[in-house]
Order: sequence, then C-alpha cells, then structure tokens
Amino acid sequence: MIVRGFVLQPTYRVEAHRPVVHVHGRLEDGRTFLVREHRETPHFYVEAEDGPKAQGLGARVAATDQVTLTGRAVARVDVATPSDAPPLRDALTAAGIPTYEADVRFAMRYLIDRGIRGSLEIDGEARELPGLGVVFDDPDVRSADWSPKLTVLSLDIETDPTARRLLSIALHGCGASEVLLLTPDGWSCPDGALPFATERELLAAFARRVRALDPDVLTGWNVVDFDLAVLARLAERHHVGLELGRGPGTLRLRASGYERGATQATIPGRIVLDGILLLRSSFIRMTDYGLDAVAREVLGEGKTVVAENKAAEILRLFKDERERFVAYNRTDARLALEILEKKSLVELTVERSRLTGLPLDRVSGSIAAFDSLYLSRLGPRRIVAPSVRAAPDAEPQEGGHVLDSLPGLYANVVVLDFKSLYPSLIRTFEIDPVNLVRPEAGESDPDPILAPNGASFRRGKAILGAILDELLPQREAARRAGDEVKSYAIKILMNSLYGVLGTSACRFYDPRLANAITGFGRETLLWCKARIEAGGHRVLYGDTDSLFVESGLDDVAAARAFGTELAERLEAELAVHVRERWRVESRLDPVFDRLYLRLCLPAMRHDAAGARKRYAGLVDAPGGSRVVFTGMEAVRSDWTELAKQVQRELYGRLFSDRPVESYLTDVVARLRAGELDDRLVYRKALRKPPSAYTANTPPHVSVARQRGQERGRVAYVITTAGPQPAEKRRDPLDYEHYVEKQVGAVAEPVLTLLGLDLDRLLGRQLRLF
DNA sequence: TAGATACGGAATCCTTA
DNA sequence: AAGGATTCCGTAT
Repeated sequence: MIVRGFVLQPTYRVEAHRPVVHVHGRLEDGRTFLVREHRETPHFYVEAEDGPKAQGLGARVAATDQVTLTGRAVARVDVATPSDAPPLRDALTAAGIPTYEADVRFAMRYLIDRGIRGSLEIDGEARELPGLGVVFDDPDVRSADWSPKLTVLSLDIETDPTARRLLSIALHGCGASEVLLLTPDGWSCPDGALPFATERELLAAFARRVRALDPDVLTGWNVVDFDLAVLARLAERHHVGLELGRGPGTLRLRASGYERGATQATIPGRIVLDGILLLRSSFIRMTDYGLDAVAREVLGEGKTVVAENKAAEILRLFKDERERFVAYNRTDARLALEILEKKSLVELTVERSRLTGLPLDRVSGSIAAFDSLYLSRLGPRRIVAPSVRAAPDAEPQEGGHVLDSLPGLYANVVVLDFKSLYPSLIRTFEIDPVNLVRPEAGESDPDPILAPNGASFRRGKAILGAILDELLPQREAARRAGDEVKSYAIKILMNSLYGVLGTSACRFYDPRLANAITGFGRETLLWCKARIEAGGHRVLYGDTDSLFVESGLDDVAAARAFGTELAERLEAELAVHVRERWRVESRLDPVFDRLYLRLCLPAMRHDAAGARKRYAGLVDAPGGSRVVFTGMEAVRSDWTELAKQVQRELYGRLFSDRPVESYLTDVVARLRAGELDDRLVYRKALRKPPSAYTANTPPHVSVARQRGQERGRVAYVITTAGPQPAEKRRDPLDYEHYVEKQVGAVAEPVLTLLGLDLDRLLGRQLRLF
C-alpha cells in the first residue's frame, strides 16, 4: 500500500544487536503508523588518508566517492549501533583524526538522506498491530506534501502542597474533558469526575485513558517539569510503569545536559510539548508566563481559584468543596489547550517541522534546523560536513551597524528598511559554506566575490541561496493566501540561518561567513545613507537594516509619496551598483516601511549625543494616531508601571502639543500621598542562582535572598530600608526614590526638549531645607 | 536535544581625593 | 564625596 503520513517521533531500537530505525507518526486516514527500517548501518566519515590509522584504532573503514568541503576524499566508518559512534569518534579525535558527520543522529540521518521534512509517503507491505497502528517493515519512503491535523490532549494534575500526594488528574482534548479524582471510601465524587480509591488506581486509570484517547501531542502548563515529573516519581514509588505510549515502553524523563534546556519527556509514539516553552519558542512575549496570566491575556479568562496560599486552598477544596476542586482542575487543563488553539501554536510547530524536517519537540533548535536542511542538500553533491568540533581561534565577530542618532524632535520622518536583509545578502553574494574559498586548505578562485571582511566566495553553486530561493516565494504565497502561521514559520527559519553560522556549536561555523554577511550589510546601509544624503536629505538614524530619513515635507501624503519613491529609487541604484562592483544580481529590497508623523530621538541620559536603539514616534493608526515606543522605558519590563504610564502620557502630550507640567506635578503629589502604591513594583529576572552573584548584590538579588527565591522574576519595591519583596514589605515605601528614579528619569528628556525645569516640577528644592 | 552582536541605563563596587 | 569601571538586565535588529 501507498499512504501519506507525518513524522511524530524518529528514533531507533536495538533488536538482536542490530539497530532498527523506528519512525512513529500519523497517517492521512487517521490511523497511526510505525515504519521499521533494518537495512541502515550507523556510520560517519574520516579522511581517506586517515583510513589506515583509524583502522588501527578499531574502526571498520570502507572507501567512498565522497569528499569534504575542501575536496579531500573521505572513507566511511561503520559502527554496530548508534551508541558506538561517540566513543569511537572521541578516540579518533584524540588521535588527531578529524571525523565528519559523526554527530548526526541515526534516525535523523534516515530522514535527511531521503529528503523527508515532516510529511512522507510510505510504500510497502503493512500489517496492523494494536496500539501501534499500521506497521511497515523496510518500506520505501519519500518526501510528501501534506499537513496533518494533530490531536492534542492537555493534562493537569493537582497534588498536596508538597507534591508528594496525587489528588487528581484532569484531561482535556481528543473529545474528552474529565477529571480522575482520588476518592477514598466514603468520600463524595462530583458529577463529571471519575472516582479512584487509591493513588495507584488513579495512575493506572490515567495511563489507560491516555492510551484510549490516543493523542499525538500531550501538553500542559509546565507539564514536563511538574506534572509528568510528579507522575513519574509516584509511578516509581508504586512500582507501576506509566505506559502512556503507542507500543511498549514507559514515560521517560531525561534531564537535558545543557543548563538552559528543560527536562525532556519521551513517550513512545507521542510528542510532549510544554505550553510555556511553546509560547516562548514561538516568540510570543508575555510579562508573566503563569497559566493564569497568559490565559487572561490570550483568552480573557483566568483560573477559577486565585488565593493567597494556593496550595493550601487547593487541599481545602479537595476535602471540603470537591465540586469546585474538580472544576478548578478541569479548567486548568482546558485553559492550557485553548491558549495553544487560540495562538495556533501546534499548527505553527507542524509548519516549522515541515520546513525544517525536525520533530515537533525540536523545531526551535536553529542549529538542528540548519543541519537538517543543509545536509539533505549536501549529500547528493557527495560532500560530507565536519563533525561539530572545538572552536578554532577566530577573528572577532561583528554584528549589525548602528548609526549615530541626531537627537531632537522631528515631523514626517520616513523609515526605509531592507526586507529580510541577511537572507537577501546571502542570496545576492552567494555566502555559503560550500562557496567559501579556504586559502588555509590551499584553495583559490580566479574570479571570486570578495566580501568586505576579505573572505572570498565562489560564484554560482550556493546551497543556502537555493534554500532561500524556495523559502521566499513560499512566504509570499503564504502571505497572499492569508496563512500567517506558515509565513511566520518561514520568517523564523530564514532569520535563524545567519545566526548559526556565527556559533561554534554549529558544524558549519566560520566567522568569515558571519562577518561576510554583516560586512555586506554594513556596506549596503552606509552606501544607501550616502546616496540619500547626496540627494539632499538628512539621515537621522539607522540600525542594521533601517534608515530614518527626514522628508522635509509638511504634507503627510507628500511625505508618504517621497518614502515610496525613495525606496524604489534606492533599489534600482543599488542593483546597478551591485552589478558593477561584484557582477551579481541584487536581491536587496529596500522598502518604505513607516512614516512617523512626529519622532523623538532622545539624547543619552548622561551625554548630549543621541541614544541609539531608543525612540518614540507618532504613527497613523485606525481611528486616530498612536504613540509607539522602541527600546524606551515604556516597553521595558524592568521599569515600574508608574514610570511606564508617565512616559506614555508625557509623549502623548508632547506629540499633541499639550502641556505636561500640571500632569507631572499632579502625579508626583499623588505618588507622595500614597495613591499610586500599586504601580511601584520592580520586576527583574534572576539569570543565575542568587548564590552565583559574587561581584555585587543588585536589588533583585538582595530581595531573592531575603525570600529564598531561587529562579524566575523577582518582584520588589524600594522602601526606606532598601529593596524588599513586593508582597512582604516590612518598611514604608521610599516615595522620594520613585520621584527621582522613575518619574524623574522618564520626565527629564521631555522637559529638556520643552525647556522646562525638572527640579521645580519634582519639588526637589524642598529637600534642600 | 547550544542562532548572533550592539546598546543604554541603573546599581554597586572600587579608586582617589 | 565624586567619578570611573564593572556587573547586570532587557532590549533592537
């Protein structure tokens, strides 16, 4: 039979000392599948001339027709099972033998070699097995074009305050919405809940229900680090295996070696996607990632219980108000699922998987995405890539270029920016690992494209360009079709391509590649700035891919027309320049992005020069104009609500030529009168454990130590006795601190522009007497 | 089961008076 | 006490 499907979990099992690739997934007809492939041998490569030496160290070596990026012949090293590769690779490396592609995972290799990115066509004999679905042994598989609709089950558990006793488990999704409730003899069980007399029975029922509902994706809020971690611990204590998967095998939790990565949960045939990580990896920014806060912001609906001591309150409800307890538990599971649905996060993840070929729980890995895309195009060229290796001494890496800003207040400022600047530079100048001329390996090229950083590139064979040539039209098509999810997924992917070339954790890392991209970017920006100035217009500011141009026009419509014409003229002039100087076709695309009716470029706080990456402007918006802030206090999460509100109000008044003094004196008076106490909380993240701050003790660390907080954001206020926890303040608020450091800090630049005296407005002179 | 650099500003630490 | 240097965080792109 021939069927289409989608890969959920690429993995392998060792059967009779032989590795078998296992690919779990969902078929188009709704059944699940497992592809088993016995014919693959795990392998990597060494240079052919190192072959004999590698053999001497126990490697099984065979000749190939493949070469390295610098054209050196390689030999293939076969190993018995995937786990044999790392020790052999390390032994070879220690003996001075470089290895190639020795860190490509066995099951991923199977997919990469076949060009499979998420969706696939399976052609082979099938048999159906309970639990597993349709099983194919050694079928033919090919890439396919299909987007699945995955089934998602949301999970939320309730425990006693110490998370040692399980009280209930809520499941929502796959057509179900139920609560499995611990119900000792004689206790009541509300409607809609399923009673279980013991924890052990509860766990067993949970596993049964998950298998019966058979979701592709298991989700929840902090589901891996809390819910699944607790369940796994309890299962171990009760000596029951949590068989949640398709086919044999229990839930496994593995702490990630990398500090920043969370624990990974593995269930045969299913994928666990934590809601919080999904939000973060989709670049959806929240001030607070708690379920209640996110649900309120995304759904306009919060948790049903919000108490001072929530853990104790939950235990009380469990004993005394079981109906409310059940409703609470069920709501949490539902909210988590509805947040994902509202934001189309599973769909976005599926699109990212289809673009990169990575499994759903790994789509946010930029290096893995680059590998998957690039290696699948490198293989057919008979080229092998290096293994990831220790970073060689590198030229320093330079980033985007930021222009000095001319501080002041302006009207009708045109912003031009380059659409997808780095991807378009990569395409224009053929910047690519296979095109880089490596003189240190004896390479040269008679007619290279010479980058500003001195790197040379061969013409015409780029892989990255080919990848982008596919992605850019797909993005346009998605945008035209109104498919914002896909368009966004492509944008994320394109923007990640540059970054990985600049990190030594990537096998293709070379600072010459990253510096070629940023160097061309810098040249392009400065060349355009010079052209605009030659045309008689001032460039007030610019950052990496943008230029702020004073139109000099009073009329808004005329200013817009100026912006459009300027962008078109620049594009044409740039095309000529690039063709003459480098003999390549420009893919650079400057566009008229935005008109600021009014724009404020502030000076630095303690210097007359203009501040970069900070500005506020007035833009046209439906139903009137709107002030937008970039980089300023109003958009920073580590400033108090007071400062942010005052800044918004001041710039609103500034841009509409309304007075600010009476507003300011009023705010200061109300602040001192204690009327604004709820807006004085600072929130700042701990980026390491409190004990790791040794150089100094910033306020948020001091407060974290006071209340024993180990991670997360610290909420604190400044009192007359210094920083204290916002919720457990012991001393009076230091209003003068807030007058100076919050109101004063945001008011000063505005007052300076208006020629007003800050001291008088804040009532500072009073303190001199 | 690791995208990048550039930048501003506050608080604290440290040096110099 | 003043001011420069360092540390830290969050942000722009």
